[in-house]
Amino acid sequence: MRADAARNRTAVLAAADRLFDAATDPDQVSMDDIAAAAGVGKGTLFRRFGDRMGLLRALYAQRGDQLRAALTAAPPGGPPAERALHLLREVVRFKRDSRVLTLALENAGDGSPYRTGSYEEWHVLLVALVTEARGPASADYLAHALLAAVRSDLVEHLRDWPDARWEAGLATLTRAVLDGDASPAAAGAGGPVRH
Amino acid sequence: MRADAARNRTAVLAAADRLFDAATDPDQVSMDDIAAAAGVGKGTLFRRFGDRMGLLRALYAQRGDQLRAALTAAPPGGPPAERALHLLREVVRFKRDSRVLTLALENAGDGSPYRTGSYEEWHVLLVALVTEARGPASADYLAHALLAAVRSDLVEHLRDWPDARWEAGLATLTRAVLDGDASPAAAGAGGPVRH
DNA sequence: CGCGAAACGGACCATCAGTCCGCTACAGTG
DNA sequence: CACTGTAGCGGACTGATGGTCCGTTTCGCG
Repeated sequence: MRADAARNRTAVLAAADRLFDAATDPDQVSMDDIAAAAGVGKGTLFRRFGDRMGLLRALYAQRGDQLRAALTAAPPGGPPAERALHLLREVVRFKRDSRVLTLALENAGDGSPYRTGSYEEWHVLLVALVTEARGPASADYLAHALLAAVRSDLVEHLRDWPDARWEAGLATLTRAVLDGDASPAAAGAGGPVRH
Repeated sequence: MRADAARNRTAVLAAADRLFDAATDPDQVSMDDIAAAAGVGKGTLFRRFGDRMGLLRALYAQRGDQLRAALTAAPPGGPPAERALHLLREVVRFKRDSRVLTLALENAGDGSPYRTGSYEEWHVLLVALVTEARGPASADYLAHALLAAVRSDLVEHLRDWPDARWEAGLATLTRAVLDGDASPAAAGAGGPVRH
């Protein structure tokens, strides 16, 4: 890749990141805005990223690395329910941090949430955990359901909830689904969501 | 309401319904298309419904009546898990029948799914059932999670699943969440989804 | 029948994703 | 360093679409 191209790519991603963070709604940020903020022409932007979705995906890829790091850094271990809970917890945290970006990605109209980001990856992981915990029956659907419970617009809808409430909800749900544990507070290794 | 106004309103709703059913993607159907198909001017359409969302909501209100009928017709009864399962089952059936419309409604970009349709209503109902089954702790979140598990785009994503697979998934999830029942097939009163 | 108001319709506007093409400047070569 | 082919640039342009405006039509009441 030519030097100016690389420089522009970086500038665009930085500008977009900034604009999306500042916005309260994904489509407050137009492609023209991004081009202008990055100090490049619109053509540059589209040649590099193909279309709006492409740009969003590139942005996501960057930020997603942080998430992937957080997920693999603290090595899972422990019973499957705790590992699943850990995953969901990090996903929620990520989506709270990248509000507008994840909203944009999950609402793009086509079958976005499922073709985008690392949905497939997480789903596979959760299917394995569910299977380990309670057998293969409906594991596929249960994994989808768990991921649906951390959909970005639900996170957004409940944005006023304090960490503790999220933690309680996630823990209760995860343990119920994986362990069949109906007790509200199966005082696991969880504790309040770390922040 | 003046006679011509009423007539046009009906025509618009009918045309829109037809177009959305025929489409495979919500935004294949433009407001101009609807106006043209209904044989009215665009102004009429916007004066009556305010904006695109308003029209969608009106459409939904019509179809939603069928769903509400189905839900109140077969009086619940039985343990809370079975009642919740019944609700979710009907919601899925509804969303499969009204694919494009519900997709449009739940993806409108603002906090749609939650301000739209009868989400609030269903949520309240589910909170009550969850509370009855396992107490109030996190009942709020669990109800959201159950509704997230029947999100229209998930239904769309899994559109190839046969009824039986959906039924198994819903039953397993619902019973796990409400009863803390980890056994895959708690052979309840459920049976395959009726069609 | 006559009239005021409600309703109509389609031209019009603003916005935005995405395209096009003449111009620029990077980087390899002699 | 000068030369040159080409990757890359940028911003004017297009097409589509949601939404507005206002002159004209139609309803329905007295």
